[in-house]
Amino acid sequence: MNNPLALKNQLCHRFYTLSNAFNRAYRPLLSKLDVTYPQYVVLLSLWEEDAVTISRLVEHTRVDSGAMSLILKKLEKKGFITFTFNDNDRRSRIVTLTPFGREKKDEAVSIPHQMRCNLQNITDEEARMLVGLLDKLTSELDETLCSADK
Amino acid sequence: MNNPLALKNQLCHRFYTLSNAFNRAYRPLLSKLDVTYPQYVVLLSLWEEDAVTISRLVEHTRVDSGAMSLILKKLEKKGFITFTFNDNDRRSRIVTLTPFGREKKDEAVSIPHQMRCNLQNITDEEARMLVGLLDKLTSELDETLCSADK
DNA sequence: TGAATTTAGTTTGCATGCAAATTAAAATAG
DNA sequence: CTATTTTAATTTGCATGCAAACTAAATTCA
Repeated sequence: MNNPLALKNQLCHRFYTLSNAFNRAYRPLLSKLDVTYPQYVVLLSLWEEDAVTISRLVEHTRVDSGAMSLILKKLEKKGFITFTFNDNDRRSRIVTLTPFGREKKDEAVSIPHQMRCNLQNITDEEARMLVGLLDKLTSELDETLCSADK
Repeated sequence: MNNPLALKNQLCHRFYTLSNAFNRAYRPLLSKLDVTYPQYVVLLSLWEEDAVTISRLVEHTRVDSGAMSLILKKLEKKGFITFTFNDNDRRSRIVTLTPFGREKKDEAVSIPHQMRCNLQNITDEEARMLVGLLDKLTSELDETLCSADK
């Protein structure tokens, strides 16, 4: 760690690189579904919990709310979702999967396994450890960003 | 792991989230330098190795080459770098830090430490383990993406 | 050596990520 | 109950990330 500014010593640069690499690796797997990675994340969320408000989707997926507006429009245009008025709160709208959107879940089921196959040399133990460290890092950064708001 | 499609079981979603979180966390630290994170990465590379070709910068920083064109234009406009003709190969150009660009390194030196302070609860041991796992993951994904080219 | 191919960079079009401004509706304060 | 504030979403402007098309120069090949 002689040089703290060296690229190879930047944790953040690894995340930058890896996030982009994952995005590229998912692209061919998602092309059959005709969705981008963020659109896929929104679908994953809806397949878990359907008929939710947009803010709930933003919270669960952690997709930027501004981007979410555009992403939902595209998913609507592609026939995955529809919007419903929320009578309890007329500011918000409810997002619901269409039958088509629900069916597509079957096509998506194999995607996580395919991606895992790309990472043969990573053991399950390593993956578990990684997940633990990443979640710890996330909560640390969340605190930082949250306290910076004030 | 009942539901392989659940968001909480997606390794990639953690990278998506963390990469964005790092980006947000760096923003206030980089505002004094008046650069974005990718621009900062390019500067980090040049502070290590100056007077290089653009393709060398692309290789070292892993910034997309298309994006690199725009990023370098902005760094030039801000006075950090200049371009020089490469007599050995007139297709390429050499990127060189200006005196101003070199001086800015002094201002940047404290940034890694400031960022590390945001992650108090991560031990050095955990950080080392994380780096090891991330690098392993990167080489795995690189192989995947590389072989997919063929 | 002249043609085909490869390489270094740039440009273009599309999809975010993000901050900031904006709008409409709900919640609160007084 | 009315004014202020907060909340849910959308819109806008800027900066990438990325694939694909394109240009110019260097290389390879026949």
